[in-house]
Amino acid sequence: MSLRIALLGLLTASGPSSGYDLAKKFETSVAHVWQAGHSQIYPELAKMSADGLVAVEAEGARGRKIYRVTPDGDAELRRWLLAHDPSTTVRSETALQSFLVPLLEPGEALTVMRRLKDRGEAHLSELEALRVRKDAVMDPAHRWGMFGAYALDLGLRQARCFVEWADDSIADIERRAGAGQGAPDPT
Amino acid sequence: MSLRIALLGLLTASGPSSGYDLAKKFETSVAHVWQAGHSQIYPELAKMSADGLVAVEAEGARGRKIYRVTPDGDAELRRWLLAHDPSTTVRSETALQSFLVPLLEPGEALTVMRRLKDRGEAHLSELEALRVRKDAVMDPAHRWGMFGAYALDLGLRQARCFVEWADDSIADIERRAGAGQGAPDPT
DNA sequence: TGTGGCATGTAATACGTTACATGATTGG
DNA sequence: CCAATCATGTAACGTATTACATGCCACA
Repeated sequence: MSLRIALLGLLTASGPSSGYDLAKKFETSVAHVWQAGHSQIYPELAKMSADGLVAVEAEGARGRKIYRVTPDGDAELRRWLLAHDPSTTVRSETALQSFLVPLLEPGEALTVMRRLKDRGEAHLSELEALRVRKDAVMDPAHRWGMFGAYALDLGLRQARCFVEWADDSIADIERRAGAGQGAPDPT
Repeated sequence: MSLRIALLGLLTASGPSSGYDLAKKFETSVAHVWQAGHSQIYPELAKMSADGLVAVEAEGARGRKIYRVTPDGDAELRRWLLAHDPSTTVRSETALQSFLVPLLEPGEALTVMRRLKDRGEAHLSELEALRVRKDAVMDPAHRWGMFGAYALDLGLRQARCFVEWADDSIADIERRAGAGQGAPDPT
């Protein structure tokens, strides 16, 4: 379901596009929110076309098909945004590692936590680069100037907050390890 | 893969348990990090047993099977924690809604954002309740006293940060809507 | 003319969700 | 003895990942 919605959203914001274009936009804009590769996108567009949510507007060179959103598609998108209660299921390998890290010895735990912090910092830089690019490209005259902007802001805040957490956790593990070595269990 | 790891982690921390026990623990402890129902857990335990990562220690009343982690399982868990670079794929309906929300009229956008904020606050309360319960139960004498604690801390921070973001975004949408009405497009 | 990037798709496999199905045991 | 909950599983379906496969077109 959500893949459809993401595609309808991109098509609405960018105007008529081919599957290839949409796959690109997935990589460069929605990626921090939802992921999908071309092998998922092409069949989904075909199904959406069968369901009347999108339509082939034109067929360009090398079999390129240009899709546009139909009124039904627009209604579906709005309905989902307004009425669908987003599922709360989370599945994050990063969070799972952080969950399990106390099973390791302090030294090993530090290795893992530092790697998590590095990944977090890398992720933060990516989002910051994205923001800069977006600021440069963003057209306030365009009807959907804020498209993706709130989500990007959320991503940036969470990424900063992740790095802070990693720092504090590393400090905590170091403190406990030090206490454990210096004075054995001062309970 | 990650499901195996989560199961190995829970088995390590809680000692020998049945599939049923593990399913419960999934709900009450790992849930904010990884989700799985019993229909996924039972077959996975069977496969893990075939692969030698866990072993049936005893068979109790009503066909209850008690699994424990084997040395191979322990090695697998450690290897994953130390060497596996966590995948960065995200798939969050909440974030997708926040991404697409600028496609709506300001009024509709506010409805959606306020719902997102409500969900965020609810999630925050759940995690806070979990922390209280955990603080009450946590046994510092136990070998893995911090099991799950770093992840919970991360969850709490991100949840707070989410609510802040929702507040700021709501304010931003209100501001833009007000500006749009009061003085039509002051560019 | 051939290499690289554009552009589209399918197939096999893995992972997840929902629904179905069954039987044992405990407590009222 | 009946209901609730313990406890285990399977089947059908939907979604996601990886790999395979093909052809067009521009440019060197």
